[in-house]
Amino acid sequence: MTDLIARLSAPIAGAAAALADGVPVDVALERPADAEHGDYATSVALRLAPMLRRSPRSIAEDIAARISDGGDYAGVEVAGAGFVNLHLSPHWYHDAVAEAAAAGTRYGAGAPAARRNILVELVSANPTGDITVASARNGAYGDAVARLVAFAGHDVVREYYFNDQGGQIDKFGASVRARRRGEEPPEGGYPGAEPSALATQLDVDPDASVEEWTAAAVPLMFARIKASLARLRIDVDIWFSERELHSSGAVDRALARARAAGHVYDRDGATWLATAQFGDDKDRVLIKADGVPTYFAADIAYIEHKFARGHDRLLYILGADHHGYVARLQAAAACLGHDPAAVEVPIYQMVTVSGERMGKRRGNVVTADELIDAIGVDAARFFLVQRSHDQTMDIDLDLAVRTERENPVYYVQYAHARARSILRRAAEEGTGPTAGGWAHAPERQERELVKRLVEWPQVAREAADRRAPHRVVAYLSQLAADFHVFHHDLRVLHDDADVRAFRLTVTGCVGDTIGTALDLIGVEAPDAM
RNA sequence: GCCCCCGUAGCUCAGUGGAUAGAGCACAGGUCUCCGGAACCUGGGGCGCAAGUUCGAUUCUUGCCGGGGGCACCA
Repeated sequence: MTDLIARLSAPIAGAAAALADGVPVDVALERPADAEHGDYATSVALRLAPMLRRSPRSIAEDIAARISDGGDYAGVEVAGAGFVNLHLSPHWYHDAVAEAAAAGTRYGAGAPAARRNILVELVSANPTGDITVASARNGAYGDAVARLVAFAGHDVVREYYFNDQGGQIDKFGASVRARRRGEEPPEGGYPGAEPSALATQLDVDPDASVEEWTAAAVPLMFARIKASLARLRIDVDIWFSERELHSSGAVDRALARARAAGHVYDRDGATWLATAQFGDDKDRVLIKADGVPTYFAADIAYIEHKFARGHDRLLYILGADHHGYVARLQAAAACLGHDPAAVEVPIYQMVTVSGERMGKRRGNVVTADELIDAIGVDAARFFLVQRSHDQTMDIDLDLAVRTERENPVYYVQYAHARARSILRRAAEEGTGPTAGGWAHAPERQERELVKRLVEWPQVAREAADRRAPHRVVAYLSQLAADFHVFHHDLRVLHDDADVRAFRLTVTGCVGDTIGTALDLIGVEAPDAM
């Protein structure tokens, strides 16, 4: 695929390099806020000035004079402190549209030189309750990141790690049994709605042991969790049990490996991993003095297991309350002889409910299902990733329901439906998008829209690289807005066949790109609303 | 005390070195003979404070102020 931006910057880079005695110069093109400043502009002359010890203005003029016109430029001018402003010819716009049209729904997809095998661990909530909106944020964010890196050309697996044995799980089983007996959950148990719901569905003797109740309750709880994730359109590839790490001997093997590397020692009756030398705050206990392995022991076994499966990049999607784990996970990887940078932990900030921290004890837990019931899956997924993961998020269900129609997801979906509608109508009249060969000189609204389309490959790439799906959301809003203006001001189904063909092709590209981008955040792109 | 995130318009937020800082909501007022009005247009208003780096800082560095989250031989 030709990069239409690179095609514009290459001649400038060539001219700049010639002035700089052959030193390669990185030319970044930006879209000026002011239309008077051209279609694209570059400040390369300003950045070159200190090195060349000349005024930016004269450098810009030299660059402008040396650019060989390949037919893309309708005008090159020097302005301001030394900006080089480019005005583009219809030729460039035609090629840009032809490029996007040829790629279709694969427009913006990547083919990286270094293809990675990425494991995205997401949600990983233990089966002691329904998926909350906090876990929904984890899942929506993690799944969007997974889709983005896959679109960028990498291999990706989504994995859910859980612990289905131990004290917490037993308390859950005991809570279910208590509900069945018409009693209150035990101290430290689970007072929420889930144990009651499960109690009525299970055919287990009320006098049976807690172990029996737990064994029966956990699969049912998982069924609820899987159903919620399915509603959220999150496809988990692998469900990984912590218990398996212990029973398979993986914990012992990982410990032995770290010990062989000289990073394990005994102190105060416990077994420690020397993580502090690799950036952790302090060393961590693997085997407690009572002989029981810690959760962290399973963690290092799990890291080893993931690498052993061939993944070269491990993503842990964790909430801000787990940020303290980052250093120890990376240090653990180092202790096992792996590159700590291969362990990557994108942290999303906390989710509050009507301004308050969510908690079972507070009794203000909002589940993913409640959110979906209130506003629908599309609005929910859009909402959960529209803000940066570095931003805290508040959920107010009443407000969400009241303002449901204002969710920007509909603005974007409407643009998609509108584009499809126009294409349907054109098809009925026997016309449609074409591959190229247009003569039409695009109007301002068309140029803005095409330039927006040209941004998409870079937006998709950066969103994937930075694990930042909210950039896709921001882009979608802009693309939809540009398309609505284009549609409002200009007639797509124009009488002139050439104009019509060009605009229909652009409309097709917009529809495909909106569809692709929405899919990356797990939102459907309807043909009609 | 140490670590992470945030502070941009009345509200919720985009914007990781460029020219006059954007969007949605809210508020005020406009646009329909026409491809989908869930649309479009106009208006008011903003980078927490202070130094530093730079030709240029909302963006990078440091300090301070304010808010949130962490600092287990818990899971």
